[in-house]
Amino acid sequence: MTETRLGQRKTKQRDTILEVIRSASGPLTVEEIHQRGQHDVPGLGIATVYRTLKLLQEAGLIETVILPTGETRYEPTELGHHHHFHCRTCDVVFDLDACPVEIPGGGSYPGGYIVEDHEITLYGTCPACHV
Amino acid sequence: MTETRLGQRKTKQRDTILEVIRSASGPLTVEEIHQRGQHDVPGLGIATVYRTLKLLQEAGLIETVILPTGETRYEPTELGHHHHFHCRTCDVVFDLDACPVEIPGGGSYPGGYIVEDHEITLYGTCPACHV
DNA sequence: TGAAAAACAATAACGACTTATCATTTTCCC
DNA sequence: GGGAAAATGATAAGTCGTTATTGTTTTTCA
Repeated sequence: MTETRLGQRKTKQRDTILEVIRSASGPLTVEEIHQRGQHDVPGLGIATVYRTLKLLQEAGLIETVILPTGETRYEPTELGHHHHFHCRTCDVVFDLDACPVEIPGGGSYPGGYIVEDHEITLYGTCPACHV
Repeated sequence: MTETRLGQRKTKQRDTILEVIRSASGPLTVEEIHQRGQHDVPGLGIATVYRTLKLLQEAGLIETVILPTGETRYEPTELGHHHHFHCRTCDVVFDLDACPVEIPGGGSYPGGYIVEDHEITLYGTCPACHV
């Protein structure tokens, strides 16, 4: 269990925000984090969410994901290489484990492009949204 | 050749902006479009660029791409299914033809996700940047 | 427990990007 | 070619996500 002490003091707000992000099934928006955090910390302020996200990023515990829609979301760094599935029906974003890409890291691509990394978002319907 | 008449009148600015986007080797930022357009139309205003981008989108001639960096870029709709390569050295974004994804459209994914579409960005070094 | 410092909530301010305004220029159709 | 309407360029204003400010509350440690 990683030490949650980010600044000098341990607070319910910070513990809660990190836990919200870690227990999610996909990357969350600031708004989602704010709302879910309020279950544990009623009155949680939006500024605290932003402050804590910044601290968590500086501590290397979370990272930013920007989806092709332009939405900024946050996810735990502890997840390894993975991609995202965006359900067009419910708009929820899920983590996926399997990687559908054929190119290995370090591979090269027609035209002479040397590929070091890749980022993928899949779109469609999630299990809960199709009958 | 598609009719460039977007509003009621044909102008050098609009022709130029569309041509800049069509002749690019990858999606361009507003700034890039503005700068390249000024080769043909000195004094081209940034407001005109934004106005024209909106018209071109409404006309279905171009579309917006938001990269994982959060950068908004524009590319011609006439390009079919393709992906992007972002060179980490020169920061230029290129179109790629080959699609490295194994999942066919309409395929399904472990966990019950029905995949309709996907978006990919590759990162690495472009031909011009490696020795 | 009590005091100093850190963190908080509320909200004003900021910054980057985009859109609106308006006087001037350009297009286009008679 | 000339005039009405559209488009332009300059820039002010608006938007929206994020950060800074400030007075209050909470944490921590003697």
